[in-house]
Amino acid sequence: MTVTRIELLSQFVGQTVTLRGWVYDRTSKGKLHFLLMRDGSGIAQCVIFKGNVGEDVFQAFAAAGQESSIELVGTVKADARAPGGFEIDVQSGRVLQSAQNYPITPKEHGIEYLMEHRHLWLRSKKPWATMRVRHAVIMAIRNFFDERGFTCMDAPIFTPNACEGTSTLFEVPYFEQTAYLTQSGQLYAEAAAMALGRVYTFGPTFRAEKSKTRRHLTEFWMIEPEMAFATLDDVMTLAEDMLSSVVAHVLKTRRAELAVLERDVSKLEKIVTPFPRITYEEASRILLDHPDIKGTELAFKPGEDFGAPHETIISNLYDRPVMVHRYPAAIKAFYMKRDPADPTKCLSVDVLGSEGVGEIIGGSQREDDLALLLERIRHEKLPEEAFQWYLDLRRFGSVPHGGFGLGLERTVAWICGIEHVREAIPFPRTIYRLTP
RNA sequence: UCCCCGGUAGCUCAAUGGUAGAGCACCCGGCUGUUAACCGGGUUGUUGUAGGUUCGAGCCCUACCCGGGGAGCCA
Repeated sequence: MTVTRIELLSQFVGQTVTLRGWVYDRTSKGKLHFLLMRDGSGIAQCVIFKGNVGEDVFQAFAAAGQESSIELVGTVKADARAPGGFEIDVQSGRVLQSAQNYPITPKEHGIEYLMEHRHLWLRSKKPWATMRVRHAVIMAIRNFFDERGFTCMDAPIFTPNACEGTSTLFEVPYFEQTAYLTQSGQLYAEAAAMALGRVYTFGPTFRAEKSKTRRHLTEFWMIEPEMAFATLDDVMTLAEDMLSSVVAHVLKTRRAELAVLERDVSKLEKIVTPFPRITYEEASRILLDHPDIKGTELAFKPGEDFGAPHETIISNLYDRPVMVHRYPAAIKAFYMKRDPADPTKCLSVDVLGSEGVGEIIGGSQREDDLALLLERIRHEKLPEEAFQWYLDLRRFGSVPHGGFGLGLERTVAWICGIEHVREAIPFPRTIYRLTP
C-alpha cells in the first residue's frame, strides 16, 4: 500500500493510498462523514460511508474530535465538490488517538488566546502557510548567497559587550563573568569578511528593549552579509538583488500558501530591481512638506531619525522597497563610514519594505580608517579595550567593506502581508511572552 | 519608561446602578454530498484580584495583576 502525502494526491488519482495525519474538521450526515484531514503538507476531504468501513470504524470516527490522529486507506478521486479538487473515498481507517475538546475551533479566537496556545495554533491554516513561506524565504536567502560565493560564518551568541553600544542587552551569567546575548553579529561578520571575502551570518539576535509594537520581538533572526572591497553602492545593489530574488522564489514555490494568507500577489510581482534610491535629505524634504504631518505632533524635525509614521509616508510613495541612504552620522552607529562628499552624513542605507511595513534592512559601508574609527569609539565613550580585536581589522590589511542586516521576521511578515511579526516566527518572544 | 484600550460561560461577545444573556463549542437524537452544514432537545458562571461608595455594583472609585494597540529604540 502506497503511503503518501496530501500535497502529492494529484499524482495518485484512481489509486488506493494510505494517509496519516490529523482530523482538521468533520461534518457528519447520518451514515456519512466528511472528514477534513491534514497531514502537514495540505488538507484533504475524506468521505467515510458507514456501509464501506463498517459500524465500528464509523463510530470510532464519529467520536474522534478535532486533531485526533488518524490513518486512512482509500481511493483518490478528482471531485470538484471537494476543497482542493481531490478527495479520498475511504475504505478503511483507524483512530490512533481520539482527541476531545481541542482548544482551537474553526471559529474566531483572540490573539492572546491563540498565542497562549501557539503550540497548537501552529497546526491551523494561517500559521501553516506562514511557516511554509518562512522556510522558502530562508532557503532563498541561503541559495542567493551561496550562488554568489558567500560563506556562511555564524557569529557567537554569547558576547562580552554590546556590539553597537546602544541597545539594552540581555545579561546572562557566564561562569565567573557576565555575558550578553548578541544584538548583532556584524562586527564578527567584518572579521570573517577579511578572512573569506564574502560572508554572511544567519542566527538569532536579542534585544532587551521594552518595545511593544507590531514590528518588534525580543528574539528574532537576522541575516547579515558582509563584503570586503565593497562600497555603499555595492551594499545597496546586493540588498535589492537579494530581496527581489527572495520574493521571486516565494512567488514561484508558495502560491498556495499565499492564497491561504489572502495575499495580493500582484503587489509582490512588482518587487523587481532596481529599487528607488533616495537620500536622507531628499526624504527629509518630502516629509517637511507632507500635508498629513506638517504642523502636527508628528511633524518631521530636520536632522532627526525617521519615526514609524515617517517611514510609512516614504514607503507609500513607491510600489517596491525604497532605499534611503546617507543619514546624518550623528544618529547612526559609530562604525559607519562618513560620506567623503559631506562629513555630516554617513554611508548608510535603510531599506523600507513596500506597503508601509517599515524598515526591513539596515546597512552601511564601514569605517575602514583606524584613526577615524578610534576617534568615533572614543567620542561615543565605548569601552576601547573591548574593541581592540575589531581595531585589528583596520591595523592589518584594512579595505573598504560593507554589508547589511536583514530582519527575517519583518521580511516574512512583509511578504505574507501579516500585520505583526510575532506571527512570522514559530514561538515568538516579546516583552510579555516567554511561553509556550 | 510613557500614552490609550480591554479582562463577563471552553471560545467570541452583549447586559440604563435593580433577576447575568446570545452565538459557537460540547452532550443526546435525526439525516448518503457536507463546505462556518442543517433540524429537535440539553449542559455551561468565584463577571481578572483586593478593597471602597451604595439599600443594591459586571457597571462608579482606588490599588494591583494580566493582556492588546501605539510612542521611543531598532531588524
